[in-house]
Amino acid sequence: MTEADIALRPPTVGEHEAYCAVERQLAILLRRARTFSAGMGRKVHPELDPGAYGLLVRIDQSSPMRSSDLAAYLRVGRATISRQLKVLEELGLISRSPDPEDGRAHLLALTAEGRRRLDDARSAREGQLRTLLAAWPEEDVRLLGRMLERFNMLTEGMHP
Amino acid sequence: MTEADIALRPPTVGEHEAYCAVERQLAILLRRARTFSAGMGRKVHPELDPGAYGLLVRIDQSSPMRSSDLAAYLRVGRATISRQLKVLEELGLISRSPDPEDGRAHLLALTAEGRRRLDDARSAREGQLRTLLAAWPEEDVRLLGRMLERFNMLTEGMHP
DNA sequence: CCATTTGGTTGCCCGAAGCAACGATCAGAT
DNA sequence: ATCTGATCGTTGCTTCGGGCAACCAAATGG
Repeated sequence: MTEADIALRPPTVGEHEAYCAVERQLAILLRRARTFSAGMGRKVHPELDPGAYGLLVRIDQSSPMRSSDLAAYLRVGRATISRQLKVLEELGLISRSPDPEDGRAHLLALTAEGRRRLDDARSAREGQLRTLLAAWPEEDVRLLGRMLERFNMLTEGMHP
Repeated sequence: MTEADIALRPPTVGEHEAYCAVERQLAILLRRARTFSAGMGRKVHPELDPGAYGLLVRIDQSSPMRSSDLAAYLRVGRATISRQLKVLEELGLISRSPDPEDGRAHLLALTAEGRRRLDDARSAREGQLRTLLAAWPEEDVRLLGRMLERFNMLTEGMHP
């Protein structure tokens, strides 16, 4: 039975409850997403706007990369990425050098300053997360991380 | 040791990795949140804008309620809620009746049409989720739901 | 009876994202 | 070798969600 078939087969009662719970909790989380990530970002570095953080993380772990790869990874248009990268370059956090193998593309990389700011932001966010998750045993924190990672992987192969 | 103390105590290497993983995956999910929830919402009911769904869910499970409660629950200002509720009322999905116990407040409730649309949207979203999670055993789906619920509960007690 | 607080609405602004159009470049077919 | 189509990135325009501040109406407390 293929995955598509599984999706078409009518759900059992237990499955229905399980999916419904995920759907409900995901709706809450995504609805609060703006406020939440704004709150994480604002306290960290005022000049580093909340959205920029996600870009720096990805550039850090996959540089050198092109901006269209970044757009695909974050599921947003190239226009959005282009504008945000311009700001980051003006702040001196990233560098855009022409791709030697493709005259159209630019290669992105963190500058030394960019890496420093990213590390600062990351540890500050980790601190906020530690405060939030203070009551959880380490094993549960690890489990949450794994489940989120698995879920995020599911949305990897989507191209709008 | 209080929770605040735990948050202040320097993390062990294992804790650091665990928090770092959550932080990274959460950043990805929140960065994709707009596109993702837009994708969930667009296919469901074109006239029912993505943001409205979260409101209807909450009104459904806690009606009758006041709009400021809704704002607090979703961590957004009363202004935002007010505007979105106006649209929902014009579409005939909710009713705003004056609170008999407080002349300033309005009580929110789903209309019959609102409930019908909500059920449609919910089952459509559940279907999309089933497609996405088709490869997961039911037990993992259930676990994801529980972990998200626990995480969301942590952010309950926050009022900006 | 007046002052302060609270619930809700509206005006104005901002940031993020999509769409469309454009210039530049690459790649494949003739 | 050139022409055609596809791709990379940028910019202008628009939309939408949300915050802030001002405001009104109603409640609460002295």
